[in-house]
Amino acid sequence: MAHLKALDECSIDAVLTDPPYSSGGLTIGQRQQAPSKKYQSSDAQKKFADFPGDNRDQRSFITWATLWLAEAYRVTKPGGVCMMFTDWRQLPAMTDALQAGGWLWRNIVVWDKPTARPSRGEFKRQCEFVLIGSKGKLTPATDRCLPGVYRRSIVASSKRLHLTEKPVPLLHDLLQITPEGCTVLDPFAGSATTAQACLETGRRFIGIELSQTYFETACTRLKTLANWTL
Amino acid sequence: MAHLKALDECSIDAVLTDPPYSSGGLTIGQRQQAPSKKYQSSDAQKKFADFPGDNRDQRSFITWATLWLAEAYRVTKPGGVCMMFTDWRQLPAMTDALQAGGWLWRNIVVWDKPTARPSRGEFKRQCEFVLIGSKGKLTPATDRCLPGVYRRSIVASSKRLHLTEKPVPLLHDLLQITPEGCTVLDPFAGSATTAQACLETGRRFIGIELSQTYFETACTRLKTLANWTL
DNA sequence: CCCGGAGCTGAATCGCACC
DNA sequence: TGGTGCGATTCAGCTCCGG
Repeated sequence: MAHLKALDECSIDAVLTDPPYSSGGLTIGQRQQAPSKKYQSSDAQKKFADFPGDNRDQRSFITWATLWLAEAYRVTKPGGVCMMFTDWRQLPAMTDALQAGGWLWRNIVVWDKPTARPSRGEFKRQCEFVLIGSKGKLTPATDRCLPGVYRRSIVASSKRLHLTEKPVPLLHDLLQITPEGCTVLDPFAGSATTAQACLETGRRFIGIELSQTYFETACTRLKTLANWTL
Repeated sequence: MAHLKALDECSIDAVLTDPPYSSGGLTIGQRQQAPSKKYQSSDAQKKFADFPGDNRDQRSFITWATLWLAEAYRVTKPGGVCMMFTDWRQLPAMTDALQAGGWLWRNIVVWDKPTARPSRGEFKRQCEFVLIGSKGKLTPATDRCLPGVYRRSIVASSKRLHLTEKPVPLLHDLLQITPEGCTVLDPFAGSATTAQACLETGRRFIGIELSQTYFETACTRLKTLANWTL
């Protein structure tokens, strides 16, 4: 949050981020577990480092989300866009936080994960959602009409650097709504997937990550990409 | 609502309905327009009769939805399921109403409409959503795992009996979560699309419709289906 | 019967003119 | 000034018709 406050007003064209969902488990006890236990089957545990900000109850979660969304709003140029991942359970809370942070809520984009885990006798929970907001009237960056549903496979567990890593092609898709050469902010940079997608599509990137472990992972990853300097 | 109150407690296995969305327009005036104006391009107007319950503001809309959802909950058997259509704009309000009505919110199923209207420089608003709730722990009706996304074309305007008619194949898909031979309630029966899907898949159907015009349309439609008596 | 191209529509949205 | 109403606009996919 301190890093976010340090950024200049209206210095960013777009926000694209995947905040902690804080949504695993119906009971307080389950939510208070560390993410690496909550989101993984038991045999896969301890593969990923824990990440901060994922054990709030829903009330303080909304307040906290509103705070960083308002800061992100402040640093974004008028007409800029905000894209934020959420799962089905937190979606209503996140639309509240998005709008409370000042953003104009415009849309829900669907990420269809074909390899989601099935559950017997129920509809699969196979989607995550991307909430779209804008700072006032959206400044169109392209003449194209973009799809509202993206079918992209999740990153294979063996290739993942972060527990909830999003596929790079999906981020490419989402960046289509931003102008080329623009500056993109990710306040929850994680293992820098958004950063990679920005660099690959000719966008500038500003990232913030609280976890020292993931910050170092991100630096390592970005150093392996060719045309990039710290 | 009176018809709903007249039904016996725990007499229904599932609720499947498409209530008025009350979501067109940002201003009071636009919301007060009749649905046939609000949701149709100007040249196509006056083809469909208007339907009631689509001009509440969001606060009274949630209250009203909670009332009928609570009644629907009352008449549903424990372990029964509720499936309710909504659009992106009303989704958070409807999850509140669903849960306030007593239901356990379980999922968001996505209806992907391939022919949604595009808009330049933006993501298409190409989905509607089906909120899934259960009365307590869900009683599984099948061993199969059902998809979480359904790509189904909208009903062609020339073949539609109702402005917001849902495709019958989509309702077939959704009914897969209910046991064969069960009784399904639709408190907003419209032109009886849900009824048709129930009869075609061997479910019993109870429908309620406020609009006399649509009630008569529904009766006509159902009479043309073979194995059915009033 | 299959194929290809023309035509049309959409649970809208935007912006401007007008009270 | 602010709220309201009307008309122009968008293109992928579906329908339909003719070859």
